[in-house]
Amino acid sequence: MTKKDACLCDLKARVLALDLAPGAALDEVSLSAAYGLSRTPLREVLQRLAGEGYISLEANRGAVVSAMDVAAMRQFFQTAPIIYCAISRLAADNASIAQLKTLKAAQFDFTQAKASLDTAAMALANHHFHETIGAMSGNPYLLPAMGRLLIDHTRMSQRFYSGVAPQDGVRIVQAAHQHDLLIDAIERRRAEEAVEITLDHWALSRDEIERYVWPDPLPDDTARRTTGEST
Amino acid sequence: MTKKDACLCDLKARVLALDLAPGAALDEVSLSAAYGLSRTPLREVLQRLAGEGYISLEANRGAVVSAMDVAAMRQFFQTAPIIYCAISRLAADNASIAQLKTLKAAQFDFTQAKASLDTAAMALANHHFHETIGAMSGNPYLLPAMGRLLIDHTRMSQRFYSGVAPQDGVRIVQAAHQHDLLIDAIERRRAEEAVEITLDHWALSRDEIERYVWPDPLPDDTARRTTGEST
DNA sequence: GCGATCAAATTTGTATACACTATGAATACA
DNA sequence: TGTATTCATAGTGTATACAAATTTGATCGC
Repeated sequence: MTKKDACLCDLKARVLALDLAPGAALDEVSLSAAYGLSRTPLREVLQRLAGEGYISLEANRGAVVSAMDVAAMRQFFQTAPIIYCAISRLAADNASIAQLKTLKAAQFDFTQAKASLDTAAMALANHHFHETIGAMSGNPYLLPAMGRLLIDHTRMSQRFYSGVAPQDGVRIVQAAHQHDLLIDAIERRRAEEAVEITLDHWALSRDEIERYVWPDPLPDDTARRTTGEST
Repeated sequence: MTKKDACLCDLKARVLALDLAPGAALDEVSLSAAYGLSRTPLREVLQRLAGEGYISLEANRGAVVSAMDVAAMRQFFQTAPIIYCAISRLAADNASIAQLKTLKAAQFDFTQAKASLDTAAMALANHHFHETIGAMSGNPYLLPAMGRLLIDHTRMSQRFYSGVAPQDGVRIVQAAHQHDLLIDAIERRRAEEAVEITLDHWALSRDEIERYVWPDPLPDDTARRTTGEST
């Protein structure tokens, strides 16, 4: 039981950390050996991972880590702000005291990871933070959408957290501050405030991801030529 | 393989038809015997059903059909129109020719079921129709939300389809007509039109459900008394 | 009579052995 | 030389036997 849960958590973490790359095939026998389980419970772990969107199973063809193609990314940018805002609004309405404690703990873990420069732990703690807000919403319909968005969000942000650009440090501090504001808004049950902070948080995150996908161009001599033509 | 899929489909249908009531416990040995499978593949079917939200699994305690409590219903009414509209808009943008064919086939099945007065088949055909629109959206994030909404929607509508009130017949014809309009809008790639039709379709369906939940009161003598007091 | 504790039975979880399917390489034929 | 067919192998799917846990019922004590 506990061993199975550990396997589940570890596989999730490895998918989120891109340690298991999108599209990578998962072999049942080697995984079951690695986690000290027999194939039967391992297969149940895989079924569950598939149910939550971490991997996908094809009949007689085994499991592969969920892909992140360009088409899905377009949908991601369209969908994420809608769901995130709806979730934050509901979280402010419905959060329980116990959940607030969990959220603060997640935020503490995040700052700890930030301090120790453990980028993988940061991404995971951030994931857990937002997952907790999802749980606070108490909306069983939006939760799976949130979960799937978060999987891809965490995977896309992975490079950002491990980024070495000087401005990234500032941006991470900014993100952590937004987390604090969000905790506060939820605690005071200010739904609209929570939505505003969520939109800011999304804008920051989106910029980070876009900067990774379309990075600043290398010094480009063709730019000079184009300018010359227009003058 | 095929036997397993049949088991999966049948269990889904039985959950949607309320043949397996919300909260009902599912016994592995009797189910595996009933479907001619051994326990191992049956458990995988259950895992998958749990992943899609039809049932929920608790460790060492077996499977139960997903509950439909009042709290979830409130969330349902809040969430459904948002997701349905978003899905319809995307479906109009992204639907493929093959999917349109599937959609028309689903609508044909719906009208067939309507003609033959097979209420369970109607509910199921309606479910499949909207599931297909979900597939058309091509949005892997919204799809699981849509799926969970549809499960509860179909279960709540079950009484409506089997309803004997004279006005229900008219309403079913109205719903079928809205389906036709929606097919047409998607085929012509009119996203905003599809959203409008979806809102109408939702309004109709919501009224039906509400009429079931808060039916017309029985002849009530206390009303007379209350009126008397106020005059 | 009521509650608690322990044991038996039922049900879920796990391991292993076997069957089936898919992939790839080698060989035969055109 | 190119292509198709066949066979070997690796890996997934299924069945059954066994282990662990939960529930139920009965007996004992209060």
